Amino acid sequence: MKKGERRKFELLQIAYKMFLTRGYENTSVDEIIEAAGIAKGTFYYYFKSKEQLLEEVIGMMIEEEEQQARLMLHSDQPIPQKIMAIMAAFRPTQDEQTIGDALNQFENILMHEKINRKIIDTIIPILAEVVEAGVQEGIFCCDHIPERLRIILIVSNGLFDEHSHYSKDDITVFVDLIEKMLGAKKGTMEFVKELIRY
Amino acid sequence: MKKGERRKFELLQIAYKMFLTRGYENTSVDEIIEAAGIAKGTFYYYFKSKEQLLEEVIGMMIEEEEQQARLMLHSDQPIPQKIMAIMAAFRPTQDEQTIGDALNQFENILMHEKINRKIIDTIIPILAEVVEAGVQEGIFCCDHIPERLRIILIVSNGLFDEHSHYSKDDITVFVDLIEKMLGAKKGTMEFVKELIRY
DNA sequence: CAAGAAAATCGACCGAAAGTCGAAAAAATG
DNA sequence: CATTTTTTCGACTTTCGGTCGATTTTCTTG
Repeated sequence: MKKGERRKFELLQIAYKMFLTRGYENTSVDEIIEAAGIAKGTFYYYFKSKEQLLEEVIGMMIEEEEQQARLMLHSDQPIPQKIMAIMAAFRPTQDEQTIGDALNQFENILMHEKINRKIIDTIIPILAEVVEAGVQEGIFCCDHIPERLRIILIVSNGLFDEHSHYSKDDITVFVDLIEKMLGAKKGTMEFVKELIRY
Repeated sequence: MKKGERRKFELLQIAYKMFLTRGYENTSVDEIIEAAGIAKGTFYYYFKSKEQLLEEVIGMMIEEEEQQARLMLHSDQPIPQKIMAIMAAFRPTQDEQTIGDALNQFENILMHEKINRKIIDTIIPILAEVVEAGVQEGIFCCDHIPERLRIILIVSNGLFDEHSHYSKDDITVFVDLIEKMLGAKKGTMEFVKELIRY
């Protein structure tokens, strides 16, 4: 009862690393069990399929990031900066993708898409709180906050996903999008341009 | 020299239908060759891989849709309607997806993503012409037209993709997005709400 | 038209990968 | 200690994309 939990966690860790560096499609169950030093049957004792493993890996991943993001709710940054900080908390850190994603462009789409969707659903309620506060303060002016956030996040993922080269103009328009969608004064989000390297 | 062309076209047609109804991942090469009544080797004489077949199927598909879309450039509709008509030309028609996509939600992601990206790249220059004209006429007011269009299209795909349930509010905000991004007067795109069933 | 070249077709075979299963070992239980 | 439950094992199966050398069909041309 205790040992099983540990084993499963260990498998999640190993898979997490391998999925991130080599991609989901390019990592076979055989490789995972070899890395873990266990037999095929043991793996399928803990996960009913490779895809369920992916699901759980993503769940674990996002849970961590969500905690990071929620910490920022109570930081003392200005609201616009807070929003971007929360969004950044859900972006893979530098070292986590370097080698992997560059190569695994299209093979990793399933994983990417699953992550993106889950991130969006997780992050919206958090950001909504902040935007709500921004509306109170008069920085923003808008209704339908969750729907507006969803749009911003979809664009953020679609535009700045790896293996997608974006230009300075893309960033300019992205900033404009945020301001317009949230009803902020022009320039409110200007600082974002410094955040994104292109 | 002639026969080969016909065979290849026939394979493209068969694959097109099967990919659409059963999904790319759920259609095996064996099933395709069985439907076509040919041997494995013959298939690989025409396509170097299953993925290349997909690529060509998508290419064929979008080429047709592009022609449809370009026809509308010279129609006499008002500019806002023209924009939506062009966008609609690139959406799968009703009967093409019914059964298939409902089931193949996640398995078809690769195909979907490839289609979406190709559609966006194909459609932007066409729409840009129309928006440009709209700016001349004073209906719209914006710079960076291609970048703005890309954002609108990313949202359109991300929001209204199959297996994604959207609400009335989503549509409201989507309309607002288009108006704001293109610098149109409020209400210019109101008619879109009647176009999208939710 | 005959004969050789080129194009098209065939299908057995291969290797990789996900997933199954019954049996055995290890751990918990009482 | 006996028995029940949990965990582990690994050979085996199936599916699938892809290869390859042999064979047939079609085209070319002297």
